[in-house]
Amino acid sequence: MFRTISTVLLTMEYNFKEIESRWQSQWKQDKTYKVEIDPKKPKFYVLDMFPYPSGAGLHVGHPLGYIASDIYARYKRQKGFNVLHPMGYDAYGLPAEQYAIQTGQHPAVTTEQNIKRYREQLDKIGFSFDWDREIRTCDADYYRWTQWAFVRMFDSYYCNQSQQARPIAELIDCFAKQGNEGLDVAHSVDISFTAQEWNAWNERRQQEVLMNYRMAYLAEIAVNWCEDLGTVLANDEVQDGVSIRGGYPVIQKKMQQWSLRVSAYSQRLLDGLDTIDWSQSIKETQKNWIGRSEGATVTFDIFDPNPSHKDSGANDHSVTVFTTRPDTIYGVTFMVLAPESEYVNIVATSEQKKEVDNYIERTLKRTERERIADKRVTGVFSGSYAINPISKQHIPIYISDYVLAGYGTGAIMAVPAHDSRDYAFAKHFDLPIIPLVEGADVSNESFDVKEGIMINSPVKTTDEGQLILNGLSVKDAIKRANEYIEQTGLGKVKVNYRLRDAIFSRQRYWGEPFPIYYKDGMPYAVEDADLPIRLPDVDKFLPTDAGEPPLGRAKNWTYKGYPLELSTMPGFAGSSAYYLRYEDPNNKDALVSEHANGYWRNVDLYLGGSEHATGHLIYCRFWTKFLFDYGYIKDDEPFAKLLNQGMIQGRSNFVYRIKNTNKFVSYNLKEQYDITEIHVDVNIVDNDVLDLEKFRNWRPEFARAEFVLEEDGKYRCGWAVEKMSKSMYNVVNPDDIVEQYGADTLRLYEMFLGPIEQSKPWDTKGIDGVHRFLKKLWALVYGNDGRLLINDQTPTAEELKTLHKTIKKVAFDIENFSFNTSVSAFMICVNELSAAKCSKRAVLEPLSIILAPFAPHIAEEIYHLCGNTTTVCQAIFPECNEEYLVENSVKYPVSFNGKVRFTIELPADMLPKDVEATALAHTDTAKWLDGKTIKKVIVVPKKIVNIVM
RNA sequence: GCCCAGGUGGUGGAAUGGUAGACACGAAGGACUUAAAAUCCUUUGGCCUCACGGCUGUGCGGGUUCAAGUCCCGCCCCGGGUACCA
Repeated sequence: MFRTISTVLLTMEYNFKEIESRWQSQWKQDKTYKVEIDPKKPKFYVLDMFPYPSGAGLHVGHPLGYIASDIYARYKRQKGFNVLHPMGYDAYGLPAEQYAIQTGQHPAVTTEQNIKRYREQLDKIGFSFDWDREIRTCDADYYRWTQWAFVRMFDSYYCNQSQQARPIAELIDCFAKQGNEGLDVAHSVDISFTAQEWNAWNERRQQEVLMNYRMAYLAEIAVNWCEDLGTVLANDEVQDGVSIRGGYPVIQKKMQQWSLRVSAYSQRLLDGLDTIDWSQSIKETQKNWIGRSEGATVTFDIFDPNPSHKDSGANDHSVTVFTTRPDTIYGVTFMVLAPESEYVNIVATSEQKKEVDNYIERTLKRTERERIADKRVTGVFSGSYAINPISKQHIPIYISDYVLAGYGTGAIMAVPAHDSRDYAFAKHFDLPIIPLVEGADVSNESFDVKEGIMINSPVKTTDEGQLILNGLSVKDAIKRANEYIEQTGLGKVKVNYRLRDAIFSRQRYWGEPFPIYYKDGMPYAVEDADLPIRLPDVDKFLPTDAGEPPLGRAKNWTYKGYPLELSTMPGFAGSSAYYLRYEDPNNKDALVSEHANGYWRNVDLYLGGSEHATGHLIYCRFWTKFLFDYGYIKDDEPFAKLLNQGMIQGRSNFVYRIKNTNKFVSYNLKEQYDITEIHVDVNIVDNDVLDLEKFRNWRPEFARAEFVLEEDGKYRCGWAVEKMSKSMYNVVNPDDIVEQYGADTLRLYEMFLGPIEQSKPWDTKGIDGVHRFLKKLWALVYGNDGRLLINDQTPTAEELKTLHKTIKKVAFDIENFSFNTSVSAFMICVNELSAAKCSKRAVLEPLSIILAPFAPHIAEEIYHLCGNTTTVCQAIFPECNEEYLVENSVKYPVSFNGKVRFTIELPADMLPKDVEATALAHTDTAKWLDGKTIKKVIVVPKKIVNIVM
């Protein structure tokens, strides 16, 4: 038996502490939440974004999503599903390392401590995680598979033809046979070579060329360098020119870095969005991040003023641009190159060289933030002219930082009339502006909209096949121009993506080491059999004196006598495929076995914050598609449904100190004084009333504080909704709530706060409502005298109706993730049962089952008090019996011109015409008609009567 | 600037186009108690009225409809994402 007679007799009041600790240890002992593959049952995979175990521990905002997913997981179990619901830790990360640098404590030690603390906090809330499947990204048994996946990427290229990753060996074969002629594969830079050339190259040269194609590649690229963190960052880790973590300035710097060719998957990442059930806003964000745009490349020859050997006037060089508006080719009045563009060296003339160099030096010195903040137009003339390939006009080539090196070709054809950035530049440098759309007034601003009728292209056909656009709509003109460009070989129709490859190196210690060693200066992958490459010990977590990353300090950091890579992997490495490892956490031979993945497949429901839209949620999708291409897993999307829980904000309290005194004035009197607003710890404020004694003890400087109180003798605090943070003194710890009210109350209250996807402030004062609800429920189980009230009487029709409408509502709400309204439904149910003094087993037992997902401890207790000896977690969720819900009569609101005036109660099955007759015959009807004639009477059966006059 | 969500009492929020404000919190009053806690009862959008009752009301202005918080158009405000992406 799970309970003893003595506890039952002693339990009169709702003793949540005793109930919760008893069931938590019972569940642990019984391994109630352990899950194994069971082919007889349908599977369901519910996953939370695993936490980074920070030193601050959890606050009440963190468990919000965990509670919601736990409710869903428990519900699905009761509905007969075999539910995988695991938890683990994203244990690598910068804060632990920063802390290590300051204190000398090894990040592994602090991380372990933090995990222990997280676990204690999580355990108190009663989650149904299968902890036997726990993973930590910093465990060698785990990151072995992160390294393994990296090696697979290193050994792969992306075939654009078949749209999938393939083994690099295939590409090598191909190079040996036919060179790279006509190959459509993802690559970094355009090169071309024959089989002969390939075969003649030495190994080093061949390896260099292969780097151009690998899915995981090493390249000299402009990266986001953060000096203060001493590392590079990925695009999603930088915002407004500063690092998201810490807010340190980030500059562009050319460095040799590992990157993942995420961009190869752009189109599939875009298309996949249509197959998954994610919120519209996240899909939209990803769409924008991927940034597909259709256009064309156009090649402009460079004008040679001294054509010694050619007639065309062109020298040997040309510049290729990407444009989405090829229709505006006749409005191109200049060309602009990014300062980092390789074309710069070609076009800068000797006369302009000094000025160009000055400009480039100036721009590169500025951080991205400065460049963004400064809206002034800057740029420099290169000295060269390009030849418009269609109009044959000569146009000046400028260099300006408003053109980005990383997008398109790093060069643009400028059409000031129809692009606001080009317009600003043209105005500044006094360049011509030629409108190309009928009626476009470009005297003050450009006309950027892609609509209208084209003008200003040559009217007469001078050459065969001359491009004439006049009279066409913009849309048709784009089409025509594209055709023309393709036919004449001036360029190619091309789709461009904004999505960039992910920079994968970090010059830090606390991350996964790369399974890469260097031979003859070229990187090679470690053999699978030698994985994992374990993170070595170092004497300090700082760069070496030579400026190498911390791993440069490690002793014997070699593989087969060759030096190992010194960078480590970024935070997103370990979190990109972790959901797969939960399916088979102890597998020594594979990331996940075919058997396990064949059963568990991808995640059915994923919960987490929407702030990961452009980072984690893209990388996971990329990583999954890669593994899918090789057949390691069966789904090419990781998360079938995604639910973004809103943030829980803090509700701060303020006191008002009268300036230059130690006197504090209450909120409603503060207008009479010159005051300073000061944050006060919300934990010493109850319902906005300050506990004066606790305030005096809070901080030494307030020990002798004096107060100006309100008439009722209370000190009222002001309040505001802010981010929950230590500095605002508004952090609420779930441990304190559990201590005071119990886990079931915390769970219910977090759900009761509002819709799960919405951000809302935490205000502890409302928690009494849900706690009272549990006490009321408990009062149905035990009387004041401690007598067990549960009995075997037959429920009344009303009681059954109460029960079944609650079953229906709760099931519907859970399936629609409307957890706040199901808590209301429970309250209504218990209010009705209390009014009826119903303690009947036939009602309380099913009620305990449907309540179990929300408040598992009290539900388990009641379920057992009803005589059950197995766990409520495995009980079958009851079906709603519609028969009990049938209403005999309906209250019809009777409205006149839409305004409800009175109600009449009528039999539910009364025919509409009879309802109408009854309403018209009602004594009050004449009064409201007020002599007017009836035009129409609307009767909506079981809803409403509307009399139109 | 662009994209996406949202705007309902003192507060959190509820409402398949069909009685707006469910369910809670808070507040006010009352019962029980020596007292407090706990519990229970009543009232609680605003305005008018002793009351019966009426008027009004879901950011603002229009529209569709027998009927609009809900659908459509325009605007305002708040939150989030993104930004020289050619």
